[in-house]
Amino acid sequence: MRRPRVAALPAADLVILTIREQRLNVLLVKRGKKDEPYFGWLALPGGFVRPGESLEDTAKRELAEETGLDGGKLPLQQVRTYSLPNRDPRGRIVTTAFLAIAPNLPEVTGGTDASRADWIEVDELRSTPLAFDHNQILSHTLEHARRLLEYTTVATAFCPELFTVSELRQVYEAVWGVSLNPQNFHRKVRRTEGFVVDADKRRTDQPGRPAELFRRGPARILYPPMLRPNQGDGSEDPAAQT
Amino acid sequence: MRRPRVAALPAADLVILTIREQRLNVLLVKRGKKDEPYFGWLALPGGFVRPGESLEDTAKRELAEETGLDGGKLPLQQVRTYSLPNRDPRGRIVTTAFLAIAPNLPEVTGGTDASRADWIEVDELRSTPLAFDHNQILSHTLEHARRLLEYTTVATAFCPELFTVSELRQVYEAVWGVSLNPQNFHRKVRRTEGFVVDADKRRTDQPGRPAELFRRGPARILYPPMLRPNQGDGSEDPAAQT
DNA sequence: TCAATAGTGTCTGTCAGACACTATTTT
DNA sequence: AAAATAGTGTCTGACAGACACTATTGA
Repeated sequence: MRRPRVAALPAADLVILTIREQRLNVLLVKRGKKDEPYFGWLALPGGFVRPGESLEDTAKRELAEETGLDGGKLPLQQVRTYSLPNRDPRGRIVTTAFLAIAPNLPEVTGGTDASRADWIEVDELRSTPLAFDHNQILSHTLEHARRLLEYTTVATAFCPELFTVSELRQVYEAVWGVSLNPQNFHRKVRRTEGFVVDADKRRTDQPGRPAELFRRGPARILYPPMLRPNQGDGSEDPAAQT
Repeated sequence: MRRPRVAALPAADLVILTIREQRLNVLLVKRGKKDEPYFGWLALPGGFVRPGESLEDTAKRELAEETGLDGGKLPLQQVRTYSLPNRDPRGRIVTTAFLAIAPNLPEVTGGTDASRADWIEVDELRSTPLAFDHNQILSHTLEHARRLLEYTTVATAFCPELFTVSELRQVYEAVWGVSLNPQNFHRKVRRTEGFVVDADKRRTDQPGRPAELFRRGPARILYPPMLRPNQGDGSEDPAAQT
């Protein structure tokens, strides 16, 4: 009985998100001449698995190469694997998408090998075609990130070490694309044990009453979760596999 | 500049869950002689990707081979990809886990090619070693399924076409491993629009007042979600990548 | 003093937990 | 009638939405 198999090159693609100017940004690279096909297109950073590496290793290495960030410290989450036979014209390449959440970095762009890396506002990309199936990967991963903000505390990973409740709220507003009531958000965050820890300092570089500064707390799961408004009528499943 | 790459065989493994006797069961196969390594061990059903197939195609094909179910009709969800270089002694095999949720099937076991397929109670497997990294795959996928029951209506996929609220509750109780208050569950289910649709029939094969029968409704997302009791202190992240 | 931002108090509506109660069947 | 299961009503507490109110800074 024949059992045909097929070999593939495993790869990891990264969706690295951050907040800049209160908007959600994603790190994209412009593909160079040596990157045929899709020369000149925008693409997610990523690369092939090397001998001895797991996909997670590859993702960490690419993250370090692109941003200088230590993948061991940032939340780096596997999201989904893309395997359509014709998704890459170079051949059979099966890629796994990883979500990385980064604070606003002082100087990120210009990684070691990508021809150019730049933060792009996610909202600007709704009608911009990306290389390969990266539009789909980005869209799935964004939905994954939105879901994560509901029941985990990863939103704090978008913030610097010390942050205000306002800044944390702006993370939620940017990722979810909604406005949240500042007072209710404040109450929710401070009443959820372990979400944030008072750093006993204040931010004084703004007009208005100085805001207290916090560090991320020990909790990783939010229970009860943050309620994301505006869920539609529930007849669509964002996790559908079609 | 050297860019070493590595080729791998992509594979799909299936975690097929059902409820039997009010307990959560998973379909496992016993590995035969031709299945070295791990001869005689229990393993998740699965197989290699064939030319022209995506991982989803492979999962659907394996599901049909193992259970005779049409993968296009059952919810079949990608969960996570496992890629440690030494996870399979035969070589570099990268496998993607899929979750399938099945109603209690009349005659499931004895697929076409697996030497033997059998439903096993998940609780019995806590101290049973499975082949490869399948214990880990099973544990991740179970947590994924538990999470799905919170915010989607997939629990109805465990039920036959017509089912009672009691049966639906027993799905939640079996998957979550908790007891739920029957009255409150009943109210929650019936008040959530589109979760279930009254079939205008009754179940009469039991002592006690006959229960109304329902079909699954059009909703796919539960908003607000079902609250899973007993979440612990929230300091652990079930989605952690370590 | 005013604008601006941070943070608190409080009312209300929704919903989950608890549980008493009613309803409808078999034995 | 008793046992068994299904389903409803209702009280209570937790919490989200809304928003008035206080607090603390710079201009």
